[in-house]
Amino acid sequence: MKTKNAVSALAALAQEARLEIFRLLVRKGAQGMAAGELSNHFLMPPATMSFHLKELSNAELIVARRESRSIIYSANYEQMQELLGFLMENCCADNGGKC
Amino acid sequence: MKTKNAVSALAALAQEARLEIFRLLVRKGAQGMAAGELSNHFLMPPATMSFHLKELSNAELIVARRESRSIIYSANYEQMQELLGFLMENCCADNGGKC
DNA sequence: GTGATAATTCGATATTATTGGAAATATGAA
DNA sequence: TTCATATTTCCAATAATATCGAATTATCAC
Repeated sequence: MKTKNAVSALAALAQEARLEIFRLLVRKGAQGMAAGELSNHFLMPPATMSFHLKELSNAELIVARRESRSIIYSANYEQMQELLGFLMENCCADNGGKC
Repeated sequence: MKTKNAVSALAALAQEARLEIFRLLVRKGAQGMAAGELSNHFLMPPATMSFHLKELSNAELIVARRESRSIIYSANYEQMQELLGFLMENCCADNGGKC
């Protein structure tokens, strides 16, 4: 993962509404949730939800699939793991590995 | 960790300069680095560096200690671990633990 | 085709974050 | 106390982000 990807993923999560959306999708696992369901769940207008889902999608933290008229979003665990790894990369390397 | 703390930590890291500062401090371990050293290392005016260090400090991702005229900053690994845990909390709980 | 439903894009407004020079504060050395 | 060094705070300009109604696009059922 490159710094710019990490910044984009962190920025996507650094917003209360989006962080809660992402955490709900993390709970839901592979089944995911439709945009409209999320919009109802968080009592948020569809346009606002759509904006947030796009931010998370652009950062590749969630993925979308169409199912009939609905668009289902689910968490992308691989991207999340990469982000966590990036943040702790070379931890204490310049201090003999002592943290 | 509460959502608001997590948002504050993520926002602190969601900025290219600050992410690089944090990652350098993660490498440095407990010895840390002085504000001025960081300012030189990143070719950034002291006022700008000070602003970024304050953001990271407010999020408790780094801690400061005075050593003579210098202020030494170092990564706060406990806070980082809490953040990582928060992001993956209850992973797939609503899907029978299958990710 | 038409109508209903699901979601996104557009556009205007409001809010918040970033930058860095100049001034202020804190420490140490002579 | 005076001077030099290290860092922070103040302030104003600029840039980036969030919100959401209205218009648009996509899918399905009849």
